[in-house]
Amino acid sequence: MKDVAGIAGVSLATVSRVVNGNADVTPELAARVHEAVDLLGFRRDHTASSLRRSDRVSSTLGIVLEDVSNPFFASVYRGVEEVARERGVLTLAGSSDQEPARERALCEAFASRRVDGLIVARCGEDQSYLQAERRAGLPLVFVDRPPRFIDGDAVVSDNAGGARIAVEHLLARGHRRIGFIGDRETIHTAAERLRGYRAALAAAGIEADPLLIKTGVSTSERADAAARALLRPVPTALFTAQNLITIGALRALRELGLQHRTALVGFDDIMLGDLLEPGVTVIAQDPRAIGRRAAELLFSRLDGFAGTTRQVMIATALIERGSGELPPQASSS
Amino acid sequence: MKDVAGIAGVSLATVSRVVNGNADVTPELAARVHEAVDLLGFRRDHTASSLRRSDRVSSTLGIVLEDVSNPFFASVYRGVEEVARERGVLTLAGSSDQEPARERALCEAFASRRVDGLIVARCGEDQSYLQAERRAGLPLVFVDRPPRFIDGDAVVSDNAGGARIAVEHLLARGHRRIGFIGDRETIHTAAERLRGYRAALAAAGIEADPLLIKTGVSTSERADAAARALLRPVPTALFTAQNLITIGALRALRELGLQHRTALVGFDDIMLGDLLEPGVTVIAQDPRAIGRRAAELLFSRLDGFAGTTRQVMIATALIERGSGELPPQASSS
DNA sequence: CTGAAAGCGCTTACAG
DNA sequence: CTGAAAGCGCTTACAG
Repeated sequence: MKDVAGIAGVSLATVSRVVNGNADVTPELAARVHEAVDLLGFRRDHTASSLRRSDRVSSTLGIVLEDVSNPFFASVYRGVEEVARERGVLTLAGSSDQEPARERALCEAFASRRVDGLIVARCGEDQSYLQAERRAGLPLVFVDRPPRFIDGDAVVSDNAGGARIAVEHLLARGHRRIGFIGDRETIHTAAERLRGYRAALAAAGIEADPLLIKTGVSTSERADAAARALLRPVPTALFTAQNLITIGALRALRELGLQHRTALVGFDDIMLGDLLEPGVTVIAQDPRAIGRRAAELLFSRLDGFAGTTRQVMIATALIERGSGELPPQASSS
Repeated sequence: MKDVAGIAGVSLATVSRVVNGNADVTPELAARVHEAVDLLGFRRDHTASSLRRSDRVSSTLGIVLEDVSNPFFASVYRGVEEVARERGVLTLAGSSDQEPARERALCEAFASRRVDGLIVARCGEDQSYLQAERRAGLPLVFVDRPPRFIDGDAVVSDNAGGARIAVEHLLARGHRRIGFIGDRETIHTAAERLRGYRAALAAAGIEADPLLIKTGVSTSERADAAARALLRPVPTALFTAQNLITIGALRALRELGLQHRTALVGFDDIMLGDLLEPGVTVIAQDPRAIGRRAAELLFSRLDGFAGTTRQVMIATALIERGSGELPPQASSS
């Protein structure tokens, strides 16, 4: 910028003014500046600019997800990006890989880069490490799971409600032995879905059989193994509480030749779920909507909203495709 | 930081030294500083720091993808993140949505935030707008498609080779009428795959039938319609040149009841492709490897490598699952 | 309308 | 080992 001023023969202040298009500058001077800018290929340093600017906004958001390549989180990210884009805001994203230490490291790295706000899908059990930033006015929005030991807006799916609907759906078709496969109970969404499962059974007067409940499963490979193990006592139906788990279970059912015998309802929609035989019945979340709402909550804070913390719940939807409508069958083992 | 210095009763310089852990500071002073840091919840402003630092690195990478929620690009992103993470580097990402103007806007926004390097999956026909940054020393790595009108490292899949293998695979099973569905030919990968298709036919002495070639298809919905139209002259096999296109074609085949009659080989692997009936034969790319290699090329430049531009080609692999092994069937219409 | 000067939060020679 | 001072690239009152 100094060089631009030199070539254009004007002061630094004038260059700043025309580059930012604010104050009035004589057309003639402005033209000289533009020429110099083009000549040098000058691009204003956004970081230096926001350092000095009175509003101090970086026009950057930080997002911590479990894994940017998981279709669910990739869609959440997409939703955030869409609304951030409209405001000319860029997004820094990172994957925690379910490691609390990484979640924290990412949040701190984002904070030290002075992002305007943070959207986080937590995995750790304690987000109080964000207390100082929060007090300093950094807007915090949690997605997928509400925060712990800190206050913050949150956008979550109706996990318990959706799970309950899934299980009621199976109960309505006569199933009584319904298996559950989910992630670690320390993960909020996993715990909520298990809660919904138990609630549906309880409401139907059925005691949950511990042998039919398998938790701590987070990859599709482990879900495959878990499903095989679970299928020994031959439940007539399976409720799989997450996309990767559903995929693993589908694989297991197929390898055991049970896909047309054992009913299945999965939480999270999966790509191609409609083309399998039978089609995969799911409780679909709306990850893009989650991302969009989260970004909207964040921007409302940036726009000055100072009310108390809001918790938005995004509805889930049952999509019947066949696997969840299979009737209970007598055990074959 | 000024406040920290005040509370600790030391100079700004000393605070800077202990916060960065560089120079030697008396343990006693260091302790006082740490205390003050904890007390105030101080976190060094990374942007101000890198503004003044001699090396000027921001420890940030910019990545422009076609769509962060497309599984292919999400995996590329993941690969980049993995190697960036090892170096403590954060990633800014954005979706161009196949709009050249957005591609450019994202690159420029990243550049003005002084990222240490740029990884871009271009969609536009001209990246010369990056010339000034390149001259200024900004490392540029292109993924998925090589750059146009500018020099830069590139990491791409063997698109033509993979497509050729796909079509040869079908030819070997006796297919002579093989349909092609792909994206706009202005998209490099789409053009390359069409080239591989033509090359395989030519090598087999078969003239390409324009009626069997459908380009300009970019969503699975449009691919569904394209596949239906294409299936009128009843090709015995289909080569679908991209993941979303494969999905649309699978849907069309199924709705027409042709999934066991018309062979199909898709470019890009798709989730659950192994669980469909028949399983979906694909030419699989390795998007994570693309992302990793791209980041490695970028960091090698940051580490001082100054050689000429490198072009890395990532191999593709044919995965036989059934759909590509169906023999040609007589027309039923 | 334009420029000289102060300063954003930090780092880094330079003295001491 | 520690501090005073200059300065990174920019913006913004303040004069003129």
